[in-house]
This record gives sequence, C-alpha cells and structure tokens, in this order.
Amino acid sequence: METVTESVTHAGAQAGAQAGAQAGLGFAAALVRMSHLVQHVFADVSREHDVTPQQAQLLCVLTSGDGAGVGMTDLSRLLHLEKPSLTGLVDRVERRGLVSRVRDDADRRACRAELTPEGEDLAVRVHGEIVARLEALAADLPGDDRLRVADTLTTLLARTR
Amino acid sequence: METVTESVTHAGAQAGAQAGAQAGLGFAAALVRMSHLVQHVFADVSREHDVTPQQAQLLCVLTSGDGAGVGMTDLSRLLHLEKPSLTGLVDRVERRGLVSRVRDDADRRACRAELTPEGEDLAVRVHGEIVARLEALAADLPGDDRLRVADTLTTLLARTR
DNA sequence: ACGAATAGTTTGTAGTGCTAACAACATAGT
DNA sequence: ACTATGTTGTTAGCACTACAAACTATTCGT
Repeated sequence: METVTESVTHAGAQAGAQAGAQAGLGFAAALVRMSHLVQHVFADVSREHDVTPQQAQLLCVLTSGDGAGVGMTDLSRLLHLEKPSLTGLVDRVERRGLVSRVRDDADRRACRAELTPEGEDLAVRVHGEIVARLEALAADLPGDDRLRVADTLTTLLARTR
Repeated sequence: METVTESVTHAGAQAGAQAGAQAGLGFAAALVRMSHLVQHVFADVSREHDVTPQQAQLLCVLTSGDGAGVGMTDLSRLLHLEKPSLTGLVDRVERRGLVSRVRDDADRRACRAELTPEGEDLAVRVHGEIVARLEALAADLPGDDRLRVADTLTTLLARTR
C-alpha cells in the first residue's frame, strides 16, 4: 500500500514538472496518456466512417459475437452502459441501417441486436483501420517490447474480470 | 509494412475467435482494452467526485500548468477539442466554481483558465485517486514488467508528438 | 393464479462536441 | 493613420451520449 501512495506522489511531481518532457512517465500516467491516444484514434477513424466512436464500439462488440446477435442486457454489460443509454444507441444505429433488432422466440420480452450486412462491413473496416493505425504507431518499436507490452497488459486485463 | 498488415489480420482473427479467452491479445487489441479500462476508472472516480470525466480531465490539465493558467486556444489543443466545445466545458466548470477565467493583460481578446482553490483541491484528489487505482490494479504485477510497459509506452507516446 | 423478478422502453434532464457565423481585438501592409 | 487580414474567444443550432425514474410486457416461483 505504501508503494501505491509513493507512486502517486511521484507521478504527481512528474506531471507538474514539465508537460512535454516525456522523460519516464509513471506507469499510471503512461496508461492514461496512452488511453487518450487510443480514444483519439478511435474518434478519428469513426468520424472518417461517419459514425460516432460509441456506435463504432457497438458494431465491433457485435462482430465479436457468434453471429446470433447479442441481447440488450448483455450488451449493456459489455459496453458498461445503463439500459436506457443502450436503447438510444441501438436506436440510432438501427436508424442508420447498421443493426437490426430481432425478437427472441424463446423470451418474448427480449430482443437481440444483429449486424446488418452493411453494419458488418463497416465494423470490419473500422476495426481493421483502428488496429492498423495503432500497429503503425508502434511500427518502429522493437518487436520484443511490443510483445511484452501486449502480454503484460493482457495479464493485467485478465485480473480485472 | 508487411508486419503491420500481418498483425491486423492476426488481431482480427483473434478478436473474432473468442471474447473472454484473453489468451495473447494482439498489441493493438490490448491497447484498446486497456484504454476502455482506463476510461472506466476515469468515469468512476470522476462520478464519485461529482464531475464528468471531461471536466476532471480539464482540471488535471490545468494542474500541469505552471499556475499562471492556460489560454483557451492552448487548452483546446491539449484536450483535442474544437474551441466552441471548450467554451462550453469551461463554462460548466466555471459555474461549479472550480475554474475562473482571467483576462489577459497583454492581449485583451485572450483569457486564461485558472483553477480556483476548490478546483485545485478537487483536481489533486481526482488525479491521485485515478493513479492510485491504476497502480493498485497492477500491484501484483512484477515491478520489472510495470517499468518496461511504462518505458515502452512513453517511447511510443513521444513519437506521436 | 398471483406476486416478484426480468427485459426493454419512454420521459426528462444535463452534458458533449461539432460546424457556421459572429464580435472584439491585434497586426501587417500600404 | 487606415484598411485588410488574421487571431481569440463566443453564440446559435444541431445530433449524440448517458443517466435516473417510471413504465409496459412478459416470465417465473410458489
């Protein structure tokens, strides 16, 4: 616990020192900045494909499914959204013809969101473009480092489930 | 360049394969997931302090300054926001008494955004809490790995400036 | 069959972020 | 000095995001 507190002070001091220096960001600070960069890439790519980042994320989550569509409740968990937020998001994406709601035969309350062919197409293009840009950013990084980062982050992510 | 293309296909195949497996995410996929996690932490902490993530980010950026405040144009660059978006954001944060606009003596068009004492206080608390949670998440990670990730990401971030 | 739980939607509110159009000031050119 | 041009920040209007509270329709436990 002392380690944590110490790191906080440390990172705070660094952040206050100089904005553009980039000399040895703390672990947390590096993650935060990286997160902003990723969000930025996400926003750029989404915009170029005429959807919002949230809509793009919805499409990408749907591609990960087995193709049978995902229920609204599951989706809200996957996207960390309350149900009313999701209703609106799916509404807007459905209006654009990228997704369609399919009523569940087994449970007449439920419905699943499925990608339309255009939605599938867009999702694949957006996903590919985002991955490509991130890989491109790291292109001149030693392959070893890239692998270690991916592995370490994967481990860290696994612990949060 | 071939490496990039290959990685894309690779990551795409992995993403489609299984959602919860977590076995060896690609570099880009790991970054994207990490980004979502960070965003989530940001949102949680901000909410607990009764501000939005965007407002919290604004406060944090202002603490990094030398205390003399930051001009709106500079802020919009730092936050990747168009100027009208920033006007609104600063309006709302100013209404909450966390920031105040100070007119520039040298250029009477310009103004600088400065943290009020309460804003400074909140910024420090939010920043500390975010860093603490991220460090806590990585607490059971080997210190070596944590350092390497921080260094590699710092290098990567430096190249995008 | 009846009450509680669940799936999703509607309503109302606050905030976000963009473009286009604007007002005020600063600066360079003549 | 004076006008043209650029800069700084704002306003207006739009679409989207996200939430809580309240609602409808259906399912499930007993």
